[in-house]
Amino acid sequence: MTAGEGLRERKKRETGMRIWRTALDLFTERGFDHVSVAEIAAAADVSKMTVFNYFGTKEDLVTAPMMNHVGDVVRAVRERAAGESAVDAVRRQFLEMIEVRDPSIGLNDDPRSLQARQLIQNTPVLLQRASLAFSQAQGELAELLAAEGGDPMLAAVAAAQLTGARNALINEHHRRILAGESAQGVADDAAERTERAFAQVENGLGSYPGPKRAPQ
Amino acid sequence: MTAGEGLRERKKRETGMRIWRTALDLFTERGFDHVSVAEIAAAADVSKMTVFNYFGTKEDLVTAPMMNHVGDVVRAVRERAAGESAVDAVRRQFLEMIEVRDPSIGLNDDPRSLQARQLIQNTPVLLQRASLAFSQAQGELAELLAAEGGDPMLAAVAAAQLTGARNALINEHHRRILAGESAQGVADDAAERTERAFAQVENGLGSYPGPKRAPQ
DNA sequence: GATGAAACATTGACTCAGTATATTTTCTGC
DNA sequence: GCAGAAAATATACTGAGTCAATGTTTCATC
Repeated sequence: MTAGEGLRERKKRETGMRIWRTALDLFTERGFDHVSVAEIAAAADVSKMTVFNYFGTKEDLVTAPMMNHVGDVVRAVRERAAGESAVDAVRRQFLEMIEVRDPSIGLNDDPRSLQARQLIQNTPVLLQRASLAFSQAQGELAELLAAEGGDPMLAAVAAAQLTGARNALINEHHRRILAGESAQGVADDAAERTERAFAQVENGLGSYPGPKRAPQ
Repeated sequence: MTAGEGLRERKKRETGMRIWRTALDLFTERGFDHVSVAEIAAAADVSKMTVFNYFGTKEDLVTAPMMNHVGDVVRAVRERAAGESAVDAVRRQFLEMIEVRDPSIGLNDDPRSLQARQLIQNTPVLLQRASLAFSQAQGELAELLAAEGGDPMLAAVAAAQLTGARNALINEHHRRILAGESAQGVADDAAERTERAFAQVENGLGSYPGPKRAPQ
């Protein structure tokens, strides 16, 4: 092994980066559906096959970053302390991520991230892809909880409750940042929101939503 | 309008049925990915275009029946009595569906349904499609709850909790029936399972899953 | 440095899902 | 029967993703 990283690896990262940036710019300019992979390849100065080598599908060009974090929730639960509850583990990890403004929970507003989010919101097939990431995380968590010895069916319910709260929070971040708020502003009251969301999971829905306000 | 149904409508239903059955048989025989739409069309004695007229996509050939029920949960909540909680509404509807052995919650074991389920379990792209149906139902429910006046973010969490419990129950039905149990057997203790699942949503996860049993 | 082997990129041809258009068949109401 | 509507078809196309064969780089070893 050579020192550092190796020229090969560096070039590979650079090519991947170039393809990704090129694609995001073209998508933003003309919309996801109106850009073909062949065009992206040409603009990034590689062959079409190379694009598929780096990103398995056209959708991955936009959603790859978020797919790298599907394992985060399950990791929080797997690595929790002996006496910690599942809710505590997921909530604690999420609060820590807020502290460090983790981009994977939506707490950043750099232009490239905004591009990607806008794109996802405006493109049905990308929204589907995002919901796939959610259900994958949920499935992994359900498996882990079931493996810890509980009823697998209740484990699946628990996984839905936990990932549901987490995803709702992330979506709220995305929504507000796309509405124009600064990442700082969204992060400021994120902890408070987090407590409310997980409290609803920890203490139950009870008679939610209380007396109906708008029957229609 | 002629009496009854009209020859045109009947033929249309029959053609759709024939395409659907043909597709399911071919898929079961050789796997979803190894049957082309052109083959299905030929086997059903129609043109490829006709297949896409009846079923928008190849996936719909398998998942269309389940997509007709994405609105069920949101309907339960929308049409609930004035004082009823959301949990009560969803649980009550589900218990009623158990009573009548509703196929849409997995309580049937006729061969064609088994085929479809097996196919979905064995085909990643169809699993994705199923998870899409889930997230669609969840999104609609979140919207309704938010429209009733609560905090939209908490409404999204509540929707995840409710649909999570419901989906876990349906998956359990599917799992057991695919494992060879009779629909009757699965239905027999379905009500009890339903109570446990929704209790976990109504009363909260608390310190779930209690002391860790299998740390690894 | 030179060299051989693996890894990677490229090319071009291919399959198949899905769309568009124009045409023909098939049913319905009169 | 016949006019008009609705559905089915043939045909041709776009674009995603795959495959096989062939270059081209990179690196490890001599």
